[in-house]
Amino acid sequence: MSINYAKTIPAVKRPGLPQVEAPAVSGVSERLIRRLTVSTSLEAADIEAIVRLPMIVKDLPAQAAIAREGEKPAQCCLLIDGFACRSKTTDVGKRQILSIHIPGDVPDLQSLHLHTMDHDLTTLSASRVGFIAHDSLRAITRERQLVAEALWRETLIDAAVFREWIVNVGRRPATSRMAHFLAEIGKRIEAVGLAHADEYDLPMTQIDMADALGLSPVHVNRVIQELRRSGVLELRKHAVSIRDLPQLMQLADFDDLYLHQNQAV
Amino acid sequence: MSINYAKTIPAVKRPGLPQVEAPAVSGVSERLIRRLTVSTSLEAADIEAIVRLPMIVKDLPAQAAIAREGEKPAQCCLLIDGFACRSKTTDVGKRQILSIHIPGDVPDLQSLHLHTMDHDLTTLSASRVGFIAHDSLRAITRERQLVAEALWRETLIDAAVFREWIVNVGRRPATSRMAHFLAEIGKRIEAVGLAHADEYDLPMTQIDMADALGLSPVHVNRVIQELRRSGVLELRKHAVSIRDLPQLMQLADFDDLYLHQNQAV
DNA sequence: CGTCGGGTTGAGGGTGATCAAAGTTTGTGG
DNA sequence: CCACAAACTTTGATCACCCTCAACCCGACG
Repeated sequence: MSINYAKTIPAVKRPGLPQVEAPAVSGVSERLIRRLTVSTSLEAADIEAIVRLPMIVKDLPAQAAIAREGEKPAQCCLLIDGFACRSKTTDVGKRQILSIHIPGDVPDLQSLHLHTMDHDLTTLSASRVGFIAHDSLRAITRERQLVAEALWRETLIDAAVFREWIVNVGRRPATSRMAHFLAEIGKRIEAVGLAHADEYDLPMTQIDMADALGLSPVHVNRVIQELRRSGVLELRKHAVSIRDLPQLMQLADFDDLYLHQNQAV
Repeated sequence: MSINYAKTIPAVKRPGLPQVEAPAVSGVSERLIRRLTVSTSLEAADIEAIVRLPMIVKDLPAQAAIAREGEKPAQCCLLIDGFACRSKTTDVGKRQILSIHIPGDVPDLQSLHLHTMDHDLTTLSASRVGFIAHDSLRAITRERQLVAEALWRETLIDAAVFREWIVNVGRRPATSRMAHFLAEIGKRIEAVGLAHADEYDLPMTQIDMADALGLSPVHVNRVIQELRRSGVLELRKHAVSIRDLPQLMQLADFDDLYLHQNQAV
């Protein structure tokens, strides 16, 4: 598991599908700015302040712990390339994955105001991450109102995704659960311009997916086969190919409202 | 269902158990201030600003919709007395309760920056709620840094509770799930000084609990009976009495870290 | 070439769902 | 204040979805 999957995805351009227009900013902050400006219109000074944020970039292997439950981190982590996930483990050793994170996410932004980690944060693939000190972040939120609100909103979207995840795990049958999961990741990957919703790489094993969906690995395998047989999707290695997106969406009972990607007003 | 359960709970004082010291503030804002000062130390000017927040107080019956999925509310709602819950319903009509809210909560605080409701917010019991316009809230967050951070933190704790809820629904067996649910509500009720963690009123039917736990009502009933038989708790009408708190906690695999009630530093 | 992690397949079992109906409260209207 | 209706709880029976266990396969990699 030493390949950085995210890096191998080209910034595909295909006609007829939504393309995200990146602001005129380069460097590692680009992903963060692109993300924040999706929902909030920042001023030039805001963007400059973000670019000036001191950041330590590191390359991590797959399955690396970025933060562990009980720790009190002094920085947040911007996922620049690669995938990560948050998880908790019960006393009987069952793991539950809480969320999947893609480039542009700040998966531990909550640690800015919640000082003790209540879950683990781990890379799924080899990843490039940028660490930003809490002090710097707190400073920017105090000086730049719009940045503060944009970051706050990011944590709120985070929570909205958790809510839908609860519904998925609590009330949908296995096949629908898997469909919803794949639809969500696709939608989010497309929103940041990484790939298309119906064709993307997902560096997770079936065991990981089981932990994300609250299922057993064996059953995940059977669900995938069923989806393959019915022509809804391919899912080999770590490549997801949705063959029948409408049917997937219907199976999934998917409504992207909860992702709050179209923040009108 | 016209009885306001919350109102019937006296501010019990029992020796040997933690008591929350309320700040010297009265009126409907008291609950909010008490809540915010649990985790953040606010300045006098902050508290004054909160007290001065224009608020429209309303009494609602049980099962009243405060906000519905798809709506774009222009205010947030402070729960002054009574219980509420947030929920989503799948296309096949299965309801999943996402969270339970008690006096002092602002269950739709996320609407301040996420303009469209992605779920429903409903009263569980007859309740008194205070509506605060988004404009007023936005103004206070721009003028009072500490208030902004305290409110942001509240939404982060909200998310932390969602995360644990995912674990509960995704990875714990039914009995453990119920135990965890009752432990959490107890802990939170105790934290705001409403009642004790082992003796409180919970205005939910077994059907509601089933929707909260991702179980069927029939199975919820059987789980409750099992917990009764084993002497862990009583649960009659809407009164929860934990008889063996340690055993409940162990059954629940409960660790209150995720509630972030002891915000050291 | 052997090991290891992950995917696949089969068999059997259990937790919890569904269906149905009978009790029991609760609430309402006469 | 009683009577009735509605909502909730309880019980029983049956069923299915999904879990567990176990074995085997496959490709990657040392």
